[in-house]
Amino acid sequence: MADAKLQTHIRREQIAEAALKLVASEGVKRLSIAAVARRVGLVPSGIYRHFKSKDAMIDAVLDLLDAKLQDNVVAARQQSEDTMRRLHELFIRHIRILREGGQAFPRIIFSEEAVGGAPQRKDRVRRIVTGYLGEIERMVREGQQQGRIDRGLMPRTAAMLFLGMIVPAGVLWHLTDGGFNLTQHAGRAWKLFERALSARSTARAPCTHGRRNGSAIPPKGGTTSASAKM
Amino acid sequence: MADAKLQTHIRREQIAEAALKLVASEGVKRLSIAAVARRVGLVPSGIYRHFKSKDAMIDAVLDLLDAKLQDNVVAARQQSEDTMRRLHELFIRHIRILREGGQAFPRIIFSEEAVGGAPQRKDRVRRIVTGYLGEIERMVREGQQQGRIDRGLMPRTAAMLFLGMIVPAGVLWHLTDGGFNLTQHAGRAWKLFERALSARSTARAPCTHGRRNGSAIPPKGGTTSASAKM
DNA sequence: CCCAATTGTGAATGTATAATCACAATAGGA
DNA sequence: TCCTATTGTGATTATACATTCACAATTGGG
Repeated sequence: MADAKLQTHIRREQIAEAALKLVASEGVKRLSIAAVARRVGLVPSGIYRHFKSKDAMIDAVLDLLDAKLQDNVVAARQQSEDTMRRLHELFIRHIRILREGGQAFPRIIFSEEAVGGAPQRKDRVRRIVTGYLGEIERMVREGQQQGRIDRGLMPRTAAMLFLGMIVPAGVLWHLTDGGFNLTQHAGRAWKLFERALSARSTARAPCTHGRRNGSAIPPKGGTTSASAKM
Repeated sequence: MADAKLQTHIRREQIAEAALKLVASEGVKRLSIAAVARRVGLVPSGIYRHFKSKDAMIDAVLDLLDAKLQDNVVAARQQSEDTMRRLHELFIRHIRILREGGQAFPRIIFSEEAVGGAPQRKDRVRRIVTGYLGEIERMVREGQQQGRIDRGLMPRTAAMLFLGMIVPAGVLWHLTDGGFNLTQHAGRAWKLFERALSARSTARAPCTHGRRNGSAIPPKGGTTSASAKM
């Protein structure tokens, strides 16, 4: 069945890639040792020459995802010196991952295979996500120093909204089998994002006038609700 | 084992609720007939008195989720006449669902149990999501008519960003086992959302000047990237 | 060329779980 | 009260899957 006898570091890579693609196209439920083995041209038991268990294989898939995200961050930083361009580049690249890699990331994030089971697994996923968020935050902070981004907002909040442009779009794109125009939406969402982050030239929205309690949604002055007692 | 012999419409409700809670707390992978049966005090085969199959049971869970979302929409509409208040109320309520109901919704959305398997299942999920989005869009449109929300933006884009405030926050909240301050974040995210949607008092960002190709991210005038060839 | 480590194979085991079925208990109307 | 449809149970079947293991093939260094 196997084309040849390959070194284990090659097989490990092949297997992790195959598993990632399998998740992207079929979902976590179909991520079986047998299915992965078939994709790399091995017999199921052959997988165990290269991974101790299915769990260990999933760890390798997480490594792969992590690497892809970090590659994008590096590439985006090289793209430009300007913060907003960097963020935009990262955004475009993330959308591209979505198109090509399907829903692999969210599927794994929400799967019990990833966050259930082994106790340190969930923490691993958490570190990947917060690491990526941290990179976005850093870009935002740089933009604030450059005066391009409103200094009053929390970088974390902006970073979350960055993901917020991507994740629901990915969901809809997936649910509609590509019928949702991801590219068109991305352009429009980006404009909103830009506006949300933009440094105010005129003093307008009162965003930071000393609220330190940080536990409840503060009642707004004019436009919003007053029933934020959650 | 059963406390009593109950009518099937009662049991169906019990079972769907139990299944939803199970997904929320344990994830889709642990959503087994046996686990649900235990929770309602039945023996596994007893489930089949009330549902034709596990698939039919999941359909009922989707009904439940759909109903919860729609209830929130109705409640938010009753809360106020003002669009932004309504949206804020819906936002708060959605966050609350997240806190209480765990990650049931995203877990189901991304699971193969839901979107894989039966061909019409994915379509059902799609209708639930687009239906909810449609309600948000309608609110946005009302806000545009009231002059509270920028008329230049697409209601769909705004609605997607609305979900964008929620979904990634839910992910992080889940990954950190509640360590992420959902409430605090919600307050901050809302401010960004408000700003992104706000009607421009001064003519500023050129949002709608006749682009009809709708396929690529249009290169921005000043602040953003030029490499949007995706 | 030979040998030992590495890599691949096929069969087998154990477990989890969806689904079926014959039978028992119960409810509620006649 | 009796009878029939409804609801619950326990045993059973079938299937999918992860994992193990003895054995075969291959590789690469000596």
